[in-house]
Amino acid sequence: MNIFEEYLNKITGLLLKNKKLLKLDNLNNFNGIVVESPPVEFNYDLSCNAALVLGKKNKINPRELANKIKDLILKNLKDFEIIEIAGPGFLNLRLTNKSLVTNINHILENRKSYGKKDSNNNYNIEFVSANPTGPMHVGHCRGAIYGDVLANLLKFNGNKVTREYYINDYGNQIINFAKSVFLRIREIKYNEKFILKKDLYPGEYIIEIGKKIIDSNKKEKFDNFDDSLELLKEDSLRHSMDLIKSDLKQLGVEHDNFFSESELIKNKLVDKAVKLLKENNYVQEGYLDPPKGESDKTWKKTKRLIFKSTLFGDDTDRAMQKNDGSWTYFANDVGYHMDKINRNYKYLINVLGADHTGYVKRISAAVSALSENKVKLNCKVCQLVKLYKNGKPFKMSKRAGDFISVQDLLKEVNKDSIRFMMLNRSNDVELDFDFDKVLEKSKDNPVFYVQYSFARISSLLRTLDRDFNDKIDLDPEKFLLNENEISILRKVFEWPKIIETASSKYEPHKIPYYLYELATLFHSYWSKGNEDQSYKFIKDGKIKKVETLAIIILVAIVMERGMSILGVSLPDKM
RNA sequence: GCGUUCGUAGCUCAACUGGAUAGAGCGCCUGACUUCGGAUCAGGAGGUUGAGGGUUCAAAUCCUUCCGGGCGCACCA
Repeated sequence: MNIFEEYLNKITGLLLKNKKLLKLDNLNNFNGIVVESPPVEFNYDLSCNAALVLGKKNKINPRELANKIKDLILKNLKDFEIIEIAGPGFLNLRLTNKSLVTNINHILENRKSYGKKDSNNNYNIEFVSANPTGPMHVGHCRGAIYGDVLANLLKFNGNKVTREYYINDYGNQIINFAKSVFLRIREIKYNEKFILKKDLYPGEYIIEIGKKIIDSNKKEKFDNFDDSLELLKEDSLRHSMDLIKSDLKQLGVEHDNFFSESELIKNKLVDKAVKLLKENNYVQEGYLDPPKGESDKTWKKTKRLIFKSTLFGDDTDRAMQKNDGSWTYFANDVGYHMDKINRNYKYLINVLGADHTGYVKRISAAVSALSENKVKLNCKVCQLVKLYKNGKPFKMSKRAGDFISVQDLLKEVNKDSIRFMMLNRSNDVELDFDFDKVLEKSKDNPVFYVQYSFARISSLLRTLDRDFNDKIDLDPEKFLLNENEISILRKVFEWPKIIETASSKYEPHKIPYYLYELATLFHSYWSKGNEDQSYKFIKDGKIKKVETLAIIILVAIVMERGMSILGVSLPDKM
């Protein structure tokens, strides 16, 4: 239930029925007409811009039209008690007690699904996809949580969602990774000093992986890298994916499907994709221009297969083959995306880090080409996370190869705080992550502030010896809300709209912002009793007004839904 | 140079995707604890939305030209 949609439909229905009376000759559609919440200072439940939009289309003075619409609504719809015409021709509407009660009851009876925007599509969200050459670092963390919450959101609305991880377990980096492990094994087994060279991985975790491989391969001598390569690749990969999965799990993220790049090669998916593109003339042999900017002396003009991505809005065509004729990383990714398309997803979403911005156009182009524009790939780029401690940029030791890992982060900050803070910003803006702030138990720390409001509600219910699910009977005849309750209720009514935009625009950050605002309204109301006894909720151990209880339960309902979508806990005691 | 993204209060960011007097938090100033958990609340100061031009009933939002910051610009992954 979304009251804005509900009343928009009622109003537009009424307008359509009375189009002659209103002299609306030009009424093909209601595009641009919305019902939304007016600015709080107006003190109305809803506002509608119908007169502005239709006035323009039909060349009628909007305020005049607004007046007519107002009369029409008051006469025909029983939901509103007062309508005001404001500004250039906005209709501000106030709901009757009866319709308020109806709406409240509806939420109370459908608490698990309140805010749900019914939808039944099939989504694939690819996120994290960190290179399997080591544990996750903070950079991956934001995308991991963003993707996870997006998945939660879409699932909440009834969609099927596959959380997918693309394992880049193919190519030179894996050889280098295996080589690093090999050298560490030599170091452990034969005391050969590990010398860090270009392309090798320095991290401590390589030693750990080395030890594990030694343990599980007691007979293996590791004399020669090439002889051990297959074993090393396989085992190292498995161990580092275990590290990544464990990091993800601790962040509360779990993927449904891990798709391996080397499997893709084995199954000739790239060849199939290229064949398809060739048939449609999107791939052909040709030459690429030399790289722009700094001149590269090693560059050679070579004939190779090229994807004509400029046909789909890319800036330049893209190479599918390297000099030696093997596939480029991009070509593999094209094969991968063909597979996604063949798995019949209607929507593909890739969550990428800021360093992949330049990659968006070509892969989107590939999906358009492969699906003949039937499937759309939506790439969401998460900007950088900057860490702060004591107000200063925070970095670990500068020693080569050191980075701030998810483990480092989890050592200091709990999962709830990390998740909430990582989401408390639009994905296309850089995010400052402040260690001190996140550890605070105060209003400065939004997670805490929201959780605390719920704890207060729980405490209240304990005092009243009531359960969240106990039935509440509201009498429309005696129904009366004070100003705090009205503003809370109006906020609660906005919840479905938050879900709607957050999920349709892939903007989960709306949720923490909203929850914070809701918490503010609640704390404000709660504290009012300190200044004025008449605002206390309870007298002699009993709730004074059943309406108050209803409003508070509504807050709890929305908090529970919101935080469960965010994957953040909501303790009833703190 | 090209692409992309951002530029909003002293700082960090919102703004229902074109709506009404641009809102929060921090910081600053003033006030409220014999508490249904003050881990909180109330009030105040603070803005030419980077600059100019355009589109319209209406622009932070769309178009355009500049200015400034981030990211990217292999046959790497």
